[in-house]
Amino acid sequence: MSKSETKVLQALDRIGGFASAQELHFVLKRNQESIGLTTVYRALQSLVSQKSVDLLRRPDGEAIYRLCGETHHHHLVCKTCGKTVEVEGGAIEKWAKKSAEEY
Amino acid sequence: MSKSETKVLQALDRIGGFASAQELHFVLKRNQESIGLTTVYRALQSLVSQKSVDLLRRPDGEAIYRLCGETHHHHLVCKTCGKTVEVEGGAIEKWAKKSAEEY
DNA sequence: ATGATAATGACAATCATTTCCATATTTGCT
DNA sequence: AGCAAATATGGAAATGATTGTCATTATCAT
Repeated sequence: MSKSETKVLQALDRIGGFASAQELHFVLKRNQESIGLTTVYRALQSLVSQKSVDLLRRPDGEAIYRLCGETHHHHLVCKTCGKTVEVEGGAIEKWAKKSAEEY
Repeated sequence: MSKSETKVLQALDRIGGFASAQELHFVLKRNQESIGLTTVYRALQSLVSQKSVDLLRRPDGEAIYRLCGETHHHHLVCKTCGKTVEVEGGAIEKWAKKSAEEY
């Protein structure tokens, strides 16, 4: 775990939700952390491949990141109409797992 | 419905699946259709806002498009682990609708 | 045919992300 | 500690998709 990866993780933790690479870079700079944008991108790549961070996309295609693990839950998304439902509850979890196995 | 929108729709129909704007432009050019890349982008924007075409994203963030309507169905996507299940069957449709109303 | 309006397309601009490369830092070994 | 190899860093330039600009062109009602 490189120094920059640690900084990026801390920043993501402080933010608590999603953030783009550019936003993370801005936040880190503001907090006296000296870090280059290139390094932020590299750290994020690494963290994503280690599964410490999730990579999603904003509607405009920009990559956004968040810590993963604790807030793991499922969504029901219609890719055509865009409607999204956040799913909670053990019943659904089980059903999702069963479906995932089937398909 | 402009001439270019028609061409783009036909190209999407011929392709049958997903295609990026650049791919559509390439295909149209190859089929003697004279059309500019800018126009392809504009036609796609318009078609998406008319709900004639879906906009999704490749893993790398590139926008991809497909005809919508007939193949309308739902997916169960875990935004954390990325696992996706294509959902079919009336029971799920009803459940999704009910859930969508609740949340 | 004429003028208003929308459509088109070449080109430039934008913006996130990646590549390059030179420098700095860490690591492993003696 | 001290040195060399390996790795990490970051600024600048490159890349690539997408959007803005603007002059030209097609459309269409009068």
